[in-house]
Amino acid sequence: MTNIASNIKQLRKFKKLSQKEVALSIDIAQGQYSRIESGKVVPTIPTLEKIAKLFEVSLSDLVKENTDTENVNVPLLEKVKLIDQLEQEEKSALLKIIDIALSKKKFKDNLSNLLTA
Amino acid sequence: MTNIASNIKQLRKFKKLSQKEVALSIDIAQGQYSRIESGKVVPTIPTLEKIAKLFEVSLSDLVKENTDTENVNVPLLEKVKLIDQLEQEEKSALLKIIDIALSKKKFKDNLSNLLTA
DNA sequence: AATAAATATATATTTAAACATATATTGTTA
DNA sequence: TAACAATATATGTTTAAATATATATTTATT
Repeated sequence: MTNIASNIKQLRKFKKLSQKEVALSIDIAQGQYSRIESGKVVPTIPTLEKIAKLFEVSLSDLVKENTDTENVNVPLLEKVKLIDQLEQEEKSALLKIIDIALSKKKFKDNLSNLLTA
Repeated sequence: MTNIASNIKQLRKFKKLSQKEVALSIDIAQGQYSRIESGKVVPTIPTLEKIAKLFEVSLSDLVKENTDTENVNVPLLEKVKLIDQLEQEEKSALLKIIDIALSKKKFKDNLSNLLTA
């Protein structure tokens, strides 16, 4: 599940705007915006794009889930981040190897799930 | 404008799946999937979420502007979490390979620094 | 070239967000 | 507490994606 609703609510509060103001400037009804923000409806992508533009963020920011940085191996994260700066060829080779290792793990996990089920 | 269409097309190709296979497993009609992938229609978020799940990426990855394929495979943070859960042997092998690539990069960087200094 | 597989297009129906408008509820402050 | 602003809810209509199904067209494969 995504938290589009809470994302845009946070942003709106941060920008100190009322629902009416937001609704007006993206040209939807206040009532409709209320339903979006309270998760009663899932907005369409065009609507989300208008909101993103108004709030000066990317669409992908709006649909992001609050990735918890807690509980993550930070040194490892830093290392993996560095991969991003490698030459394209090396980068994709590395990522491929990583993916192979991970999918092998996934396969194992699935298998043991099946066996214990 | 987002490039949802090209993002999912790239991912599908990368995973070597046909439209029919994708459509079937996310429970939409092949024809509809075709229209999404060719940008004829803008998919709803629930539909995009199903696609994201199948391709093992986040929704936000699908609506991103750039997306160089392999990289998107699993969001970085997830990747790190998963690597951390690998068997010790696989994990350290992976880390060794990463280190080799990174130290090669570091060497190159240092060299070019020396040359331009 | 012929057959099959993959992709694109077509049409009628269904579904849910968006729209328009109004009103009810909650929150704030004079 | 009265008055006002902000948010939530309600209802009928409109719009476009999704569905179901069928068929056409493009792209491989034998």
